[in-house]
Amino acid sequence: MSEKRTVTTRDIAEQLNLSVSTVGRALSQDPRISQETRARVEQKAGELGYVGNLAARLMRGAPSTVVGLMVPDVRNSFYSTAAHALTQSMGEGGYQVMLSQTDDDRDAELAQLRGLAAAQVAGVILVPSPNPRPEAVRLLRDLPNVQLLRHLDSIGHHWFGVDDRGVLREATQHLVDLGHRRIAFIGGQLGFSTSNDRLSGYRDALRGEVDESLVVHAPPSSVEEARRTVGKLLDRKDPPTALVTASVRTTEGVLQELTSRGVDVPTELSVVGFGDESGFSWWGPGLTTMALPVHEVATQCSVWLQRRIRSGGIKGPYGSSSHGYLVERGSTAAQ
Amino acid sequence: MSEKRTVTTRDIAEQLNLSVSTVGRALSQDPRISQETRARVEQKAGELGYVGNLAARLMRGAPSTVVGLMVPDVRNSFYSTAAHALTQSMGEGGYQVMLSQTDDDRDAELAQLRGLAAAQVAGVILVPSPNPRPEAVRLLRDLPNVQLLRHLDSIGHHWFGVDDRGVLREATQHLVDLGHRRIAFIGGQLGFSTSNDRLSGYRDALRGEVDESLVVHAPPSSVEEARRTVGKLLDRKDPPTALVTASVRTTEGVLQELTSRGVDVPTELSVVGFGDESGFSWWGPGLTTMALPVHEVATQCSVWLQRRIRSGGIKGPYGSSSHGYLVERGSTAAQ
DNA sequence: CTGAAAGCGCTAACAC
DNA sequence: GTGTTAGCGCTTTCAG
Repeated sequence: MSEKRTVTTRDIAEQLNLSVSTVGRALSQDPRISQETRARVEQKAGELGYVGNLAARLMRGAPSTVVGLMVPDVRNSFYSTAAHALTQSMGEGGYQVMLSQTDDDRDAELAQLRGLAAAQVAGVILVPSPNPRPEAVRLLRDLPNVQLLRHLDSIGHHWFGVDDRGVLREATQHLVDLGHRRIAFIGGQLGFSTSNDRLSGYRDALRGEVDESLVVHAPPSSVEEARRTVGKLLDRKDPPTALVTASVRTTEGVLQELTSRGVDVPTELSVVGFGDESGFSWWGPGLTTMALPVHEVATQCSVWLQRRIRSGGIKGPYGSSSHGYLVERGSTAAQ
Repeated sequence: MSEKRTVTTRDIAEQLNLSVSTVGRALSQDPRISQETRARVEQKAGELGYVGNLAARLMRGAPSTVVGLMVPDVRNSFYSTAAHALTQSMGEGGYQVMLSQTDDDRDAELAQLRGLAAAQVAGVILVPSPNPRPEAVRLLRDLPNVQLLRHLDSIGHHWFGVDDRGVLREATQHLVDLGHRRIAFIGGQLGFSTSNDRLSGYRDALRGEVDESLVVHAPPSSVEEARRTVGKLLDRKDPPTALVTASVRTTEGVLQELTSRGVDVPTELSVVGFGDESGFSWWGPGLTTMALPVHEVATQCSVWLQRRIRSGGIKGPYGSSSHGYLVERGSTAAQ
């Protein structure tokens, strides 16, 4: 860690008695430079450990090679999967990914966004918080961006996500097909575009025959709260015979509570989860759940943004919603 | 997404009939600027959506505000936890985190590192691949860096991780205390500093009474391979009565295999896992496992690097190893 | 084929 | 209190 001054084209030029411009051209494979000179320059560059200076290139108007990724919390498997796919795909396109976490807090979101804008990122992929600051929205207007999973019209109409409504329709339908009628819906925090869509899917499957007292929402990202919520539901004198969850965190909370109460699944209660964490298959009789193609969605998103950045064009609105699919394991049974 | 040219100090200056330097000073709270001018400048800046240009500042010699984080794969809960803590902690210190994934491939590692160096990052936190390219090591010599979890002397002596040896000693000791003697060790890929330490901890607890045929290693990150490996172990005519795992992925593979074989845990076999993924508590009777303070380690690491960057000093070697602790659930029983 | 010079946006000397 | 100037490292005219 000798912390030397970084080596510049000028260092190379001086040592070789050349001009900086020649060195620069040699390094950028300019055809006008003789083979020999180029070789000498490359040799010297390797020797000195020349790595270039992106900041300087940026200032010269070169396109930025970094894109921002804003997610609520990378520990959530949803977002870590997305981060993985994006970093991968972006890396293949020569981009670097700047990771920001918002915790779904609009002020944190704004602060991060300022940072990304100041860093001159080429674009931003974001999972928007429920209610972004107006300034955040303004900043996004000047940055190529795509929304991931969640979607806010105020930000734009470029979005890649899953068909949340269809996912919950399918989950609920599965229970209906098994003969269940008293099916509880445990959603995540209200206010996200996704929450509403998921609830709609649930209603779709039930065709209006919804007992509103069975529809509950757990507060944001709190496993504890999800546990309390499901507890209350089960303590009713007319408890539901089945249950669908509408977020990963909520699902985790529900599983914990059911385990600690020793509820007999699926005999006593059928359960369909949301998302497919590695642990879900181990839980009790194996959790029947809706698997979501997060990896694919993220990759599509990345590819689209790269094209968008390169073409520079303001192509019309574009969104893509991918479908989830039911993974049947042991947590559901006929009523 | 109007994609306008970004607004500069000069734009502000022109609109206000000031010089760029006045604007610059006003924006940086220079005391020499009159209240009134400052107010006008700030007003205009807000109006135009001025965000500054980090690249330009960087070129002027300002310290970089981005640090690189290099991990094998963010989907692994180990690394997503670390990424979370680091982004958080770095953010508080005003740093941004550039995320790179190496997949434990030395060439990917080198490529990413070149990118980070070119981006003039202020420092790098990395989980080194088993055998980095010499050029990668050279690049790291000129960058303030810390190693996370794994440790390679060739890179340096700044390291934050867990006491791997102690962790496996404790895991194994727990089984010994329960009366087990035929305890199998299923490690991850060899070649990592961590793998060796973990194996040493296992040997420690067994005080030399090790049946080498019970020591096996599963290839890198392959859940499938781990499954096959544990399968062979159980098919012996003198199978082990207990088993410790020495990596998160390996643990996942083992759990899957035990489930699909219907092995009766802990009656037939006692198991102690490695790491504490959310799903581990749901598995079968609940997995007894070694929990690791990854969040704390990562935070310490981040704080240390920030201090190191700011002080600029080449303080002597520094490492810190945090302790894991046993979480007793249902997967272990007396022999 | 190679060199000299200008300029990207910002800040820090150095004026006035 | 404010303006002028120079220069960070790089690319890109414009000259040889």
